[in-house]
Amino acid sequence: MESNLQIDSLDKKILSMITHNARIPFLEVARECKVSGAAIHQRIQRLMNMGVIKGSEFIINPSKIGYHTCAFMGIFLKKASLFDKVVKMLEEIPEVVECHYTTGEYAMFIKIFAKSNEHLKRILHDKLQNIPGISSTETIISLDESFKRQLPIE
Amino acid sequence: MESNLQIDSLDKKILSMITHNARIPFLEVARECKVSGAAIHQRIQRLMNMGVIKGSEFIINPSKIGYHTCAFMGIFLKKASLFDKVVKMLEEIPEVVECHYTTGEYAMFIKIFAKSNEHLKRILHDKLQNIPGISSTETIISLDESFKRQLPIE
DNA sequence: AGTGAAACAGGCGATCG
DNA sequence: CGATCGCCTGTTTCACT
Repeated sequence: MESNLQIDSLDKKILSMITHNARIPFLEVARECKVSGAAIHQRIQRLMNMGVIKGSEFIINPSKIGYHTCAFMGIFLKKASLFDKVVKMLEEIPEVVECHYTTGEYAMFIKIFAKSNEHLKRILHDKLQNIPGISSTETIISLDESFKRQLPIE
Repeated sequence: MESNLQIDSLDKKILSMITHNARIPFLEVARECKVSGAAIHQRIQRLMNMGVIKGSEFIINPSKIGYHTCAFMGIFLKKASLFDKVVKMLEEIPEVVECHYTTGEYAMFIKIFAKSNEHLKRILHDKLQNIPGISSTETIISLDESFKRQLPIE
């Protein structure tokens, strides 16, 4: 979708340092890259303006805040044109953390967290299956997230 | 897996502020929560020690760094006991960003980024299908990530 | 656990090459 | 674009509660 021609090797080095620790002092990045802190500051500002950096976040362990069930769900739609409306409805369900428009087995694909399997069942019955436009769903329960990481920079 | 009894409402307020902006000054969080900066500092330290906070990261837009294809893949194994070895092999493939042990259609489920559909095909043929233990795979290509977000805190 | 002060360090804008 | 400078703000520790 977008070019990456404006990203040079200094940008990549900065990105690879800050993607794994958002609280790292920019001066530390600067020392490692052998430039001034102000240069890092400007570069990161530029990367944000370009949309390369979308933001920053602390990573929470879902099970430690009570979410013990993780699942993926494939969704079949009655009509493909209902996609936008279904996305809006899914956005209203806070447990749905990721939503994709897909080809392959399903029309849509989502990732969802729930407090328990029982809770997941309730979300499925009470919320998902009441969304007009969804004809059926298939659930894949994750018994264990073996790893989760960021895309490496170059 | 874990209880969340040790997390009180101040912790939740802190978490909800820092999950959406990892660079927010702790003093700003402190003012909002009407406690001292040192208290926030201690709380966050404690949440890290408890494993509630797993780290922090800048969020990169994959397409802006040249990764234009996103896919999910269901994996069938020859034997369930090969799971651990397959995870190790998948970890060697940097484009694989998420790996789950699942029930349902598949034995395993992964999320993967590639530079293009052609690149995805190469990863699939040259790397994934050469992993001993994998009997077959099914690919779900994401044409669009409609949204991606964090689990809300309470 | 939380506070406030103090010492230290980093963020970030202005200005100059 | 990057460097230097400088002020302002935030971070972190510590003694006290």
